[in-house]
Amino acid sequence: MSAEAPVWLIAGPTASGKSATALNLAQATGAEIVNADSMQLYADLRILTARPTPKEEAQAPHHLFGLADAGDAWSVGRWLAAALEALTLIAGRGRPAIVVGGTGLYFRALTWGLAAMPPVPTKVRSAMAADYAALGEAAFRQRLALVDPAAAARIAPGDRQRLTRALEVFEASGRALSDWQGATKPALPGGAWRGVVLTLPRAELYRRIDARLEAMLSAGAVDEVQRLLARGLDPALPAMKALGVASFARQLAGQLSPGEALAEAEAQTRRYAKRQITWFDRQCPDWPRVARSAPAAAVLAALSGAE
RNA sequence: GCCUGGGUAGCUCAGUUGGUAGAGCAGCGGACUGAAAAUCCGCGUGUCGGUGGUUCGAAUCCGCCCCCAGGCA
Repeated sequence: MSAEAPVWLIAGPTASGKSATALNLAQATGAEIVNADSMQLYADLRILTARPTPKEEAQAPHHLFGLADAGDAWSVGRWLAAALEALTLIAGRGRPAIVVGGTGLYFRALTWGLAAMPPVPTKVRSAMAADYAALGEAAFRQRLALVDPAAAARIAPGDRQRLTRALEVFEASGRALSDWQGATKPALPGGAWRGVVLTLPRAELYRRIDARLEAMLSAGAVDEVQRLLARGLDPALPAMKALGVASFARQLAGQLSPGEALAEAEAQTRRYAKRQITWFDRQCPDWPRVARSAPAAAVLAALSGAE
């Protein structure tokens, strides 16, 4: 991509002010915004996922926000393909692109690449889930070790999701997950992008999380969850895993008081923010740090700095 | 004022016949290649209300004081 059409990445924990920062920068530079948040992809939970409002979306072109149905399971791979398509479109207009979100894995896929492996059929996936349930972790891991010893050795104890995923890939493709991953190529060419991470003191972040959840409740977050539940979707779908859905669902079922549900959602959001901070600290140590409330000019300066 | 029950980690609590304390939740640190707001791994962070005493040794026994809850006045 040319210097005239830069790609800027804005990462940071939830409630760190990413959307506002991106919008300010977009307005200052004529950039278009691309979503890198796994939950803001879905249309059903605008309030609970803190998706930009229609009014905000009208202030700059937005891509990949609320375009997916909660009944549809997206993945990193699907997001990456859609994001690259959007970036190509934006570059074609000669405008800067701002990829903004809190999903570290999406940024990793964009900058480091994603192994180019075929999709795993649902049938294979459910078969592996059943096998794991029947065999138990130890026996399942031994079975995985026969075809992908590296994965069997690397995956942490209790990590059922990664263990089943590894065997799914082998069953579906006849090739070990570790082999596929070893052949990963970057999605965006190195040097074609610049990223920043928004930071703020932990205590302030937690206060913002609590305040935002209160605001979500006032905006009708519980009703939103009720509408989602009314669709009777598979609880294993990604959208059903959005923070707060389970807590407010239990409130609606009378299993938790509103206060308990709120406290639970707050705690889960804090833990999530903690995991995000760890990810960006460890995975993106070279990205400049920018204060939460930094003006667009300061963000732009950080994004334009020499390597 | 008197009686009783309590004061132990940020919170709720446990703590055997005295041997400087441990659970859950919260918190903190970490991993992360197609579910990633997912899925996991690791870590007790402490004037045991205060003070004086008994004892080799006190969260634990005794005295006094402070605070909280309930009861009696």
